[in-house]
This record gives sequence, C-alpha cells and structure tokens, in this order.
Amino acid sequence: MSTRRLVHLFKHAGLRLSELTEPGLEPYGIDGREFGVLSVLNTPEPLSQLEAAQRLRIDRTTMVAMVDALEGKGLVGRRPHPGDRRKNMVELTERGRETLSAATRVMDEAEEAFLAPLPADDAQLLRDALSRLVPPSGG
Amino acid sequence: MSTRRLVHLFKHAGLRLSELTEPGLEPYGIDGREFGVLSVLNTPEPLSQLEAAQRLRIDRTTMVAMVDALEGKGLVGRRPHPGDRRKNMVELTERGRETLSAATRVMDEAEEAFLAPLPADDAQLLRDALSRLVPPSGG
DNA sequence: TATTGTTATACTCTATAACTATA
DNA sequence: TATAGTTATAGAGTATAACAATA
Repeated sequence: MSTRRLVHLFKHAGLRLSELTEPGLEPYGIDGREFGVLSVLNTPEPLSQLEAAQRLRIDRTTMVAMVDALEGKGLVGRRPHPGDRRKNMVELTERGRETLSAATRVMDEAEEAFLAPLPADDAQLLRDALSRLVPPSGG
Repeated sequence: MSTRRLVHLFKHAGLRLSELTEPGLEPYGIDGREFGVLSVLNTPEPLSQLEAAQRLRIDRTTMVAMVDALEGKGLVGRRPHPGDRRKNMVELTERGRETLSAATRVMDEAEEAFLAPLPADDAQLLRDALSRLVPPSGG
C-alpha cells in the first residue's frame, strides 16, 4: 500500500507532529523552525550564522531570514566575530534563553503525546533508529 | 540537541530518503509524489479523485494537478462514474501499471539502502512504529 | 443545499545567482 | 581566490476561495 511507504510515513509523521507542536509554540511567538534555530544556538561557544545553518542542514541564505526574524523579536543578537569580520556570531538573548526553555517543554510534551500510541521501548527504539539514519551534521 | 528533535529527524529522514528515490524514479518519468498517486490507484475497484486524495491526505485541488500530469503522460485515465456524474474515476493505464511495477522495485531498493545502517529487526520495528503513528486514512 | 471537480490565486519554504566585504 | 553574509528572485508544494455541474 502506497501510504505505508517510508517517504509517506516520514512526511505525515512530521506533519502530524507539527500539528501538535505549532499551537503549543504559538504563545511564545515562534514556530517550529525558529525553535530549531534557537535550540541549535544554545551552545557553550557562540556559532556563526553559517555554522548554525550547517548544523540544521539549511542554506545560509535561509538562515539570514531566520536570524532576521529572531533578532526582530529580541530573541537572538548578532555581533561581529572578533578575529574574522566576515562572520556574524549569533547568540541567544536572555529573552531568547527564556523562550527556548519554555518552548523546549512544549516540544517535549508534544513528542510524548505523539509517541503515546507506542510502548515506551518502541518509542525509544524509534528515536534511536531515526537518530542513526539522520546523523548530526556540521561538526 | 535541537537536531535530535523528532520533527527534525522526520524532516531530514524524508529528505535523505527522497534523495535516494528521486534519481531512481527519474528514468520512468515520474517523481515520488506521482509514484504515490499511481500506487494508491492500484486497487481492485477504481477510486474517484477525491477518494485517492483522501487516502494520500492531500487536498482535492492538489489531486487535480497530479492526475492532469499523470494523464498527460499516459499513465492514468479519467472516466465518469456511471452512477454519479460529479465523480471522476481514475484508473491506471496498462503503461501506468508497468511504470508502477518498475517504480515499486526502485522504491523497495531505496528503502532497503536507506535502512541499511539498522539491524533488520530495528528496521522492521521502525516501519511498524511509524505505521502505527500514521494510520491509513480515507477508508 | 451538499458534493465533486476545476480554476485562479496566494502563501510558505527553500534554494540559486549575483553582489559586498572581508580574508 | 575563497569565504560569510546579504539580496533579489524563482521554483516547488500546498492550500483557500469561488465557480460549474451534478446530486
């Protein structure tokens, strides 16, 4: 059956999960993609725009618009890299950290609700399997 | 880590799998979405456009364009429903069936390659888990 | 009145090409 | 020459609104 194909299942799993996460994020003024950017910026050492884009596997031109939006909301700030003025380092603001913290709870709850039909062991195996199939990127 | 979130994993699992399937389908003149339509039409009893759309969880206006394209390629045919002239029944042509058959092999191989990093048991469990999380739709 | 197919349209997401500034 | 950020633009993919035909 065509709707049991892996491509279809990935697409619609993502769509259904997004239907759970997006309303939860909305009170915090961000969407799922912006959550991803905030989250990837939550590192000990600040990242450049390009580094952040590579980790999320999105184009650097896409990252420009995302950082523009988040900066406009006061959730991140750009500052020039001290040693290489071609680079913009992007950092969470205090408000950005608070938003990320609250949004992370929303995401955790949405994932839990989404996985609720599965036994806990299977849910964990699903996570692990997906994680092996989509390795982290961008060093 | 943000790139371990389920939404991110679903999105990029789909993207990576598509990178495997699309080049394989290309010689047959269809893409992954068109494969989905051909595949959903491969039923004992023909489906209307709306029924096909519901099973694939796409809008009926989207289905119009998909059927237009597939009809233009000679892979499906429209004919009026005998008892309800509002409906278009959509059926695979002989060439459509042949294309679907070849494309199905491509999809099987791509899925196998994609899942190769996982032990067979885990791959099967991933399929089953996803299938429970994204139940079939549209009766 | 409701349903099916259709058309026109608009919106979201994303990438490519070309430019600027730095290196 | 190459890299990082930016801008303008275009292409997928999708849905909403409005309409025609039919029920």
